[in-house]
Amino acid sequence: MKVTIKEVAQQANVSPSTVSRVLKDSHMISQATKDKVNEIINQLGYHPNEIARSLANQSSQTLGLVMPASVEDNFVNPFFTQFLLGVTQYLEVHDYSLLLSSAKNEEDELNQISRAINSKRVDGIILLTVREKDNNINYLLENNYPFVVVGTPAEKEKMLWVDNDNKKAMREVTENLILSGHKRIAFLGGSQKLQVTKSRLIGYKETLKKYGLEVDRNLILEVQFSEEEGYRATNDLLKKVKDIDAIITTDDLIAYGSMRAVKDNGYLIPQDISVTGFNNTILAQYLSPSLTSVEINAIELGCQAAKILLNHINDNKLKNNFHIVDTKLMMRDSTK
Amino acid sequence: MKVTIKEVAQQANVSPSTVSRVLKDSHMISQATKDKVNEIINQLGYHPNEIARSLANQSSQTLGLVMPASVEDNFVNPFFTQFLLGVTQYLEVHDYSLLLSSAKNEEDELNQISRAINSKRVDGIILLTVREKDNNINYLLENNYPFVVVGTPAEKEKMLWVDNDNKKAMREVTENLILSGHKRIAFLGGSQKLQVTKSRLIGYKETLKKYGLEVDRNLILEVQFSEEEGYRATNDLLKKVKDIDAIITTDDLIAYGSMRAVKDNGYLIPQDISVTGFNNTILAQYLSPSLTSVEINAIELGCQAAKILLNHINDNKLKNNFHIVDTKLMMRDSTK
DNA sequence: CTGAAAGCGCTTACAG
DNA sequence: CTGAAAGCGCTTACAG
Repeated sequence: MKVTIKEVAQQANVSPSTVSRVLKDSHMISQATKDKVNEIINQLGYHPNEIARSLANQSSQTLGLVMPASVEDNFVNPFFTQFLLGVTQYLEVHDYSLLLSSAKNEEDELNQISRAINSKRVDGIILLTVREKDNNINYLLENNYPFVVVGTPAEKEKMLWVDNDNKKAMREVTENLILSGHKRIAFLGGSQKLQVTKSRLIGYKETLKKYGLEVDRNLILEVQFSEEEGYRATNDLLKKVKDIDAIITTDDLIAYGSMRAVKDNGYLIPQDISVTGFNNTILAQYLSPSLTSVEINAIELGCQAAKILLNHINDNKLKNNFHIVDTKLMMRDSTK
Repeated sequence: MKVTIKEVAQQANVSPSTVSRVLKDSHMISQATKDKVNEIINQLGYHPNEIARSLANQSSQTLGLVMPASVEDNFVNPFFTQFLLGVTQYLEVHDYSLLLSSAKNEEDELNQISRAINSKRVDGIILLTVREKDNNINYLLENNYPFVVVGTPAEKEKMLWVDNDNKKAMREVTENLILSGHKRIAFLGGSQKLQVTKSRLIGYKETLKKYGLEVDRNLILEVQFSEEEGYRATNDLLKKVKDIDAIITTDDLIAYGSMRAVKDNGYLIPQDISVTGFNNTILAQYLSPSLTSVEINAIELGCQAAKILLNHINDNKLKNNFHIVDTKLMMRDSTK
């Protein structure tokens, strides 16, 4: 029934050591022996017990990933799934597995992480968020445990990370608007404490300057990630400032609220005011007008996160401790 | 650095066997010894190596789940994430883990499954789809390997499964429409070869009959799951049949296309024609009018799938081999 | 109530 | 090029 290395060894008239070496295609085994053993392996349908291997090798060949509590959010969702896809696809090729757990809340994440680590079930951790004062990161750093984060950490040198090219993404959006004639471009971003917002804001400002446009503080707003907030902020803005001809947002949901406010104020999209989103969610293509948005390559992010962590685990001489993934601007009808 | 059961044993002046027994809170150990050992365990920060445990116990305490190729579909996405959440939450409580992999295509799913099984990394498999002639199911059945499927299989008795109460969901939708005065209710469902469509259709027909309404074959259509198909089918329907006052669809995306067609044909929603969706995706709440839809409890499905499989693995005397999860009708503005 | 020993299924340093 | 032996870190039947 259950066939082990011993069985194979017996049938092939060699020792288990030899079978083990055949399995890893060791150069110290003759081709004849390899052939003989491999035949028996196929014949018996033998597959190594990876648990036993892990124990002997002191390596689980597995990475751990904790679903952040925020994953319940519908908009984090697609990103998350795509990211997982990227991770698992990369890992499979490199004969690694992914252990998944979920956190009930922010504090629980640390439990999950330490549980995975302490039980020796994983060789490294993939973190999906970077917080301002991040307990998870501190813990992993203190314990000198291999991990990679998604997002740009404050201390970029001290850890592995992957991120979107947020600056470039916003340069692209802004430049596009400018080149099609927009001059008074508002920016509705998230909290400016967040690295992601900072980067995007830089891209926006840089591009304005590049084209000799004024950076007007009145056009830059901090907004929560919701439709309602997008509406409210845009509504306020349009009442105060009269000559706006484009609104950049950092989320499709904000953009959606923003579009509603634009219409309610009697403007046409995109004739009077263009609006852009971010994340290229399902909403973007089905809104009317359809929403120009920035697509994040979540699969690639997942793939690169896995790659950089695996490289680190298996070499420890990391040439690159980070990787930046390009975004893609999806032009639709909400911009002229 | 790395503390093992041996270390703990030495420090506590007992044998490793005793520490092992303390760990599982065996009744054959004196309280005094337990206290002593537990103190050392805490002091040393000892955590059992789960890999070693797995090997000794011949059980990985892990379930496997393969992301189906279709998960890239934006609309499968949220379901998938929520489902994962349910699974991981249940497993955590029961000290199980989840091993995740992804399939490049339909055939690859079987590879992933057999890889997980053969390597002894998982004690059971969660399947997210049921196909008409399902290789994965056949393989698992043949090898007598524990697994659970999401969806209602053809041979309900031969395996573990969880599903939504599709019949009841459609009864609810249909009844609601009838009670608010609708008499000519169309049904746009997926392929009628699929069990899920069959169940929903039964719920629809039963309810019509219950209220003495005619089941008109002209009002029942098979549609692909896309906005375009929803539009096309509805458009055709409205040209042919003039007195329709409600359209039930089995997906929000179909519903969206349907709504567009209704409007294009000069009808008002919901005054002239009500429209309902299914899956309660993010679209439903942001369409205008907002879409009445059926919410699937994906978290609960995940939880129950994990539960039923774990019960089976640990008892083998399964009382219930399936579990049906209720859906929830979300009333919005697309129905009167 | 506790311990010594064997075993889970591998790997690998050592010896030949 | 190959094998015997020890070890990875646990568990548990057996003996006391």
